[in-house]
Amino acid sequence: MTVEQLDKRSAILQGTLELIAERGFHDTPMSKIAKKAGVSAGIIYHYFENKDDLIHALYDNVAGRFSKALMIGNPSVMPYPKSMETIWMNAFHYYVDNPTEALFLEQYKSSPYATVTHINELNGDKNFEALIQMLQINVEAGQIQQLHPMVIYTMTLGAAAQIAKYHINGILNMSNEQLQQTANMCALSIAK
Amino acid sequence: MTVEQLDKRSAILQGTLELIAERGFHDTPMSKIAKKAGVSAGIIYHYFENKDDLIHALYDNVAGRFSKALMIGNPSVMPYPKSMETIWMNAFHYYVDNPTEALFLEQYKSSPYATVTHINELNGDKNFEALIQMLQINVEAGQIQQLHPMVIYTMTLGAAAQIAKYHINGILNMSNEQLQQTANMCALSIAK
DNA sequence: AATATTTGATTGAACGTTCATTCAATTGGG
DNA sequence: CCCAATTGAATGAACGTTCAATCAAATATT
Repeated sequence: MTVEQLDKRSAILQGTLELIAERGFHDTPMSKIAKKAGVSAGIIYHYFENKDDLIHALYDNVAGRFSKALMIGNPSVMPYPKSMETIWMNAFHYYVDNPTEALFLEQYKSSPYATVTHINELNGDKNFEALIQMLQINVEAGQIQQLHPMVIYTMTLGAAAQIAKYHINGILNMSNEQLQQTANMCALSIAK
Repeated sequence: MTVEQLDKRSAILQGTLELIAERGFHDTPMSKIAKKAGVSAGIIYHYFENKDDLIHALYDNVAGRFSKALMIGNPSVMPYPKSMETIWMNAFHYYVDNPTEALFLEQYKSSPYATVTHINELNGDKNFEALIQMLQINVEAGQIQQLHPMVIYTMTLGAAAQIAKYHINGILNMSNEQLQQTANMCALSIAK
């Protein structure tokens, strides 16, 4: 694939992302995607099988960038709870710094697009796997309670994502200190 | 409004609820709503101004039932953390026992339908107000940390909702004991 | 009591528009 | 000159909404 092709494909993904974040799944037609991306309507079907395929590809794309952002600063080597606080902050900042991605991810995950099988494909994501592995090591080392990874995820990064969304919407405006305190609370809430 | 009318209005709301839970906002046309509800297409516009009005009315309806369910067992009079554990369990069970409502609420809240102004209208809900008031009293009594109500909500009931969704999808299957433990963890995570 | 009138609920066909998708025609780099 | 990339008009289905016509029940008139 040439650079121009990647650019065009990316432009389509980006246009879809922005429209869904702004208007939702129910109001994001292919015609508007084409206009937003600055391409013709037909070319979308050169890069994607159909609309569903495009949306699933967009999710994989954004979720990959998010999981990569989680591991910034190499939290794997930090002691607990510093490791979790770092990941918590990474999640929060990714959402606040990328509100379009944040709104899309949340909509996707709570919609019927996110079938159980498709979500589980993320288990192939290497950054997500690194996170799960880190949690498992902390559980075995007795620093985290024996809990299902999804419960751990919910009580920590799920909360970070939700609070970030309130920030984006202007409902909440926490200082750095308050954020650090909340990250610490979430990290400690699952500690032994 | 006669009983038959209320029945018809309710049937429309129920049909919309089920379709959105099953197929999402992007795949819930008025024609299918009418078929599901067993009414003609035209009559929907007798009870609701348009599709958006119908969806907002549905949210108010379901959110009202959810907030009512939260206060089952009169947790307001319980000592902390028992009160929060009770509300946590109420939230969890409402979602698990009403998966259709759960899927709809989550989709709505992360979609552009949920404008900040419309969500805030829930502050008129008397059960939701009772919950906020209870939290405030606990904060003033020094049992809960000084946190924004939305942060408290996220770390407790937000987690309950998310974990319930994993249950509905079969990703998670926690015992009653594990649930009680998790409810306790959430309640203590915001305690002083 | 019988009949006429009014009312509002309800229907479903019809409207104009927009949708996702296709494809014949065009373009431009190798 | 070729072939893949790209265009945008065309397609038929589906969309949200409207509305003239029907219906049943309540109310008024005789």
